Amino acid sequence: MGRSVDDETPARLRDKPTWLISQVATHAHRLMVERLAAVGARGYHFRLLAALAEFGPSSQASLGRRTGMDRSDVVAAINELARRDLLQRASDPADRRRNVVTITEKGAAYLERLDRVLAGVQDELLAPLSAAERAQLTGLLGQVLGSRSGS
Amino acid sequence: MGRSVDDETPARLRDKPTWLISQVATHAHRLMVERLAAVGARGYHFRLLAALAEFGPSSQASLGRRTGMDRSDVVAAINELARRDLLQRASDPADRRRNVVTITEKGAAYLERLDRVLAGVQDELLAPLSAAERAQLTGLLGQVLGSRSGS
DNA sequence: CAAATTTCAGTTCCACTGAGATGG
DNA sequence: CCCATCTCAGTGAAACTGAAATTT
Repeated sequence: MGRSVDDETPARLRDKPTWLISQVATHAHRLMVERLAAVGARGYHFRLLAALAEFGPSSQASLGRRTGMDRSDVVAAINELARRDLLQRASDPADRRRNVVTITEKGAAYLERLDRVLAGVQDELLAPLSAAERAQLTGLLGQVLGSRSGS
Repeated sequence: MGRSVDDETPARLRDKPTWLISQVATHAHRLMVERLAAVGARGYHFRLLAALAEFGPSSQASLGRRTGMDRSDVVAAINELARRDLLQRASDPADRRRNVVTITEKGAAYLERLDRVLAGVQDELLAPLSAAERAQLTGLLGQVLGSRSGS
């Protein structure tokens, strides 16, 4: 279980916060992709279904803003979800530039399932931390992010 | 500077640590790519040069293990760096499966420059945090990672 | 006219896989 | 025979860009 002679991390990498953050993010991402793939989903699917469930029927542009997804990726992910009847897309009669995207019952049930999967991922990732430490970590990360929330 | 009505983050995303971490990592990554691109570099270049400077001439496989890079990406990045005379590649007479990769003087100077660029990125990213909070954050991230340091 | 929306095509970075050739 | 190394070709998710078509 120890490291071999030849995979020590160079100090110039190891002592940079961006390196640590990206290591943790990579680990978290790998966990998430694995667990989501096991139930046939990707991160983009969860993001879109979560936004639809919370805010109701929305345009694709609005979904992109709410989930931090690119307009282009929204199109592709919506295509995938629509093909599986997890949501419906119809053009908005009130503004014919827009599509109105609506989550289906099947989509809502799927979202609950994904949410449970992701709750498990959080626990697995943060297993080494106490509840207080988890709160501390999310607080600090929120501060780092907070400075640029309104961009 | 405020958010518009329609870009609130869904609660199911917002309250998950993996979401926060990935937001911070994305922000950090964007900063890094920007700043490195401004001096003609990528993240992989810094990783390889840092490992070569710290551990001396190495095989490509060993560089991959030390920097967490895939064997395939090591090949490509070494090609790029060799073309710019930032390192040299020669086949190892002692084990002719291996290439011995050595950093050049030009490469070492370039590494120092990249290191300064990345120090600036750390400061920019962590600007909202005090020194004590930065230490707390890296400590917590280290703990999360520490549980699985041995692959 | 300008601005917003959807879509398509293509790019970049990072992580990874499979397969072949060489050599220990 | 098995294993390690290097290389090439290609995949895939995520984030992004540019441009066209439509509509407000």
